[in-house]
Amino acid sequence: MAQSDTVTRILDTAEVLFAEKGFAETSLRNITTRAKVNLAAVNYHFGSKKALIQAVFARYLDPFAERLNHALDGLERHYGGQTIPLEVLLERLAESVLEVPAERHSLKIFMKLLGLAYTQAQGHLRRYIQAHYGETFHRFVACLRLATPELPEAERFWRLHFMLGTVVFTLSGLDALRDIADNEYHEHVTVRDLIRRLKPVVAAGMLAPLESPEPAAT
Amino acid sequence: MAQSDTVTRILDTAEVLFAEKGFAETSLRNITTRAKVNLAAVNYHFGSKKALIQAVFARYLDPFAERLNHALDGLERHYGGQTIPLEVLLERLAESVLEVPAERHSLKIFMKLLGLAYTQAQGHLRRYIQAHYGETFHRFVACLRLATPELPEAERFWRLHFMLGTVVFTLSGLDALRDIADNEYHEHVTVRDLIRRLKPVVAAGMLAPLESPEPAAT
Amino acid sequence: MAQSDTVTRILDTAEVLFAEKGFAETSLRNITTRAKVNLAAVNYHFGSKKALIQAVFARYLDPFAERLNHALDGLERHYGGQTIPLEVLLERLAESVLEVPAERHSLKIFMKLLGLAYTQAQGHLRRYIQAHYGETFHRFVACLRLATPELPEAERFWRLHFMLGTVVFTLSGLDALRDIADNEYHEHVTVRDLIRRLKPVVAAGMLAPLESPEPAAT
Amino acid sequence: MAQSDTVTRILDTAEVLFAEKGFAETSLRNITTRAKVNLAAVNYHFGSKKALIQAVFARYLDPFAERLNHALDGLERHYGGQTIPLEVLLERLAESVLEVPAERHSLKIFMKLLGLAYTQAQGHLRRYIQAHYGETFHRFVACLRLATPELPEAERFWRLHFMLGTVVFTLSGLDALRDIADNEYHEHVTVRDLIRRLKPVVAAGMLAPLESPEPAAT
DNA sequence: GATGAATGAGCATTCATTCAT
DNA sequence: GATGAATGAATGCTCATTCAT
Repeated sequence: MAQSDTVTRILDTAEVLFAEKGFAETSLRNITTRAKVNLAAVNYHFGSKKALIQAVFARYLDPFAERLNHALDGLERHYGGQTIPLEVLLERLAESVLEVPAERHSLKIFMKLLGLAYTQAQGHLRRYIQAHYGETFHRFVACLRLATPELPEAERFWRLHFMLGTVVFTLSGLDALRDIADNEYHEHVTVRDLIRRLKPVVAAGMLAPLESPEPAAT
Repeated sequence: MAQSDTVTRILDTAEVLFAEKGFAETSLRNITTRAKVNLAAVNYHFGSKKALIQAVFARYLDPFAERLNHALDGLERHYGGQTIPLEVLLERLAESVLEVPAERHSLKIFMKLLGLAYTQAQGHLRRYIQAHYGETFHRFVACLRLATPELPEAERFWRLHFMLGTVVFTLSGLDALRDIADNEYHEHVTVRDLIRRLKPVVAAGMLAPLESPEPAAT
Repeated sequence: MAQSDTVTRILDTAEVLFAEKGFAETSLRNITTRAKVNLAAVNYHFGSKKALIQAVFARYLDPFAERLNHALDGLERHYGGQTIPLEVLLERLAESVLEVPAERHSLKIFMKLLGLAYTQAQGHLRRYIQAHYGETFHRFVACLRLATPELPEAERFWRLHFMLGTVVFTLSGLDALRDIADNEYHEHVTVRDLIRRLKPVVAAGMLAPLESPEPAAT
Repeated sequence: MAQSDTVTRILDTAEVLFAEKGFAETSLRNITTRAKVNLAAVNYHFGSKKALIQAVFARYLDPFAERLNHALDGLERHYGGQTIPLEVLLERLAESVLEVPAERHSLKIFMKLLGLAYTQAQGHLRRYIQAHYGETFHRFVACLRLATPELPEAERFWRLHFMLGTVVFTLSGLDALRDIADNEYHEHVTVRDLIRRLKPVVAAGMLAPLESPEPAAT
């Protein structure tokens, strides 16, 4: 329990600081000082800063991938090989995202980390994520393909990433936006509110009519 | 001319390196070595690294804001106070974005910088952008308000940022995605292709039906 | 037996790594990792890194000193107080050196360690060796004195160390030299070959005419 | 002069500490503290610890190689293509060694550094020395070949390194030996004394009779 | 107007050692 | 008898910045 405590304290502190400032701007000294842990403890328990970053992600992505897989199992059982409707698929994805931090961690941090994974991943992290969670991702894409049969293959690819952008970008930059919304509209939103707001937008984006081939003129 | 050359070389090099690696990961030594310029030149000409970052942004955002203002001038003249249709508004926005780098710089870099502004902005940059380009942004939002009268104020705010996320996220992470698209669909897309693809998705997202107030259940 | 096994594994690994990389460049982590032994085991069994270094030397030097003493016993019995010829003395010395690793360890490592003792000994090791093997060394020097009566006392001292240099330096740097010899002369030498080659050179060096007192001019 | 001063102070301090303790045991902090110079100055002026080590060697070996080349030029002119006698060759070599530190630095340190080059060279230094001084070395070996025509090629190679061992080993470990000699024989030797003593031993070693092919038995 | 030299603070990492269990 | 966890000190190195010239 003593060992686990140090490891946990490092991970808890690291995820907060990474989410706040990014990887490069967060030094191991930052982490260990705030975690009240010896500086060398990170290297002792994780081996390197890179490995610590991966461990921080794993603590979120492992349960998330497991939940998503489990959800897809349930859906496939329920729909018996038949196409799962897009709304249901997105609904279950959102649920899986929401469930993970519900247990122990912060959804906001989870989202910030996802944002970092896209914008600051220095290769090692991209490879790690691809290697560990690529299979689950592809399984989800396969379901999505059935749910959007009218989309050309390439178009679906792009729209999926458009929508990923929508979600990750919004949720990872949440704090600043929430402040503005608080001030200007006196409306305090929670992450769950936002996810509810995101759903119709994401669905509409996925199912938008195909663009006309010629670029529009003035 | 010699001084101006040094300043230009620094800016040209800095924007490339910032776009490639982010702010923290790009050292002044990186920049000055590659620009074949004295290490002290950045501090001499710009004062600090922060000021250099702002200068890099200004070189893109100044002409962009000017063009967007000019485009809105033209639209307002043309529509004589009447509502500018959403598609036209988005079309002109896209045109303004595309025109800026057409002159001299790279669109890809412009997009990466925009992405960085959102994900790595350390306060000083956020403040700088808000102070210098906030007015133009609010002018655009005002037009958008007219074009989407059915949206509640807060919902418009959120959807605007959803769509900003879609665009910035996609275009700033373009390289990696393009590689995958190249490999999997043998389809080489240009930034202009992507913008064509983005248009209907963004429009559909903005105009998606409002979500039902109660959260969906399993 | 389990403990003894750990001790032996540490010593076996340490001597190889010390010989390869020197003392400072070989960390206890290096040793314990390669020996598949707990990191704390060195400090547990030996007390400190210094004590480990001494133990590594003792495992070679104890049997060597014993053999040399035994050889000198035999020679003194045989020559009955009469002078032992230089060649015989050197021959027996070489034999004693060769016999030690014949039992269990590597001659190459023995030589490398001797080289390290001279070039990297940090005081503690020099003192250890002097304290434990000084007597044997002086006994050998006494025999040498009888065998080279024509040499002034100081000259003998220096020539002995000249010759020690010849042997230790050559044998401890053997690998690099052997590689060159392999490449340039297609002649693969063994340590025993080298010792055969060294003998006449060492004898000639010891018995070289005294230098003329004035330095040679151009 | 101010810059040159820092560089010189670093080199002066580094060579002393390297000679005293070796490369690994001498930290950049050791050097910069004693040189009263900023810690970062080493990396600023030399780039890395490895480059500093090479610079320390270059400051001795550059003038040495130049002098040796010059000496060989003179000998070749004087002997007009005829064989240079071994004694003359060794004499000139010794002179070249002695002249270098006579100017500015310490012969003792030069010798210690040579010893380190053999026993602690970590690859980068070996390569550096080979690349920069290999030609001069081979020129000397060519002269030596003419001076010892009766030696088989391989035997000359080995004897050259035997004698190198004799000299480098003795002179680089000089301090400890000199202390003993002082105590036991009340004879205080200088490096020049030792070189005079070394000459006949080295010559005798090079010209020793070839060993009998069969190994001697007990 | 521009630069080479220098600097203090900070970086990730590795070290031998200790200690509770 | 042995070990996993932990630690304080030190390592080489990079950083943005300053300053005399």
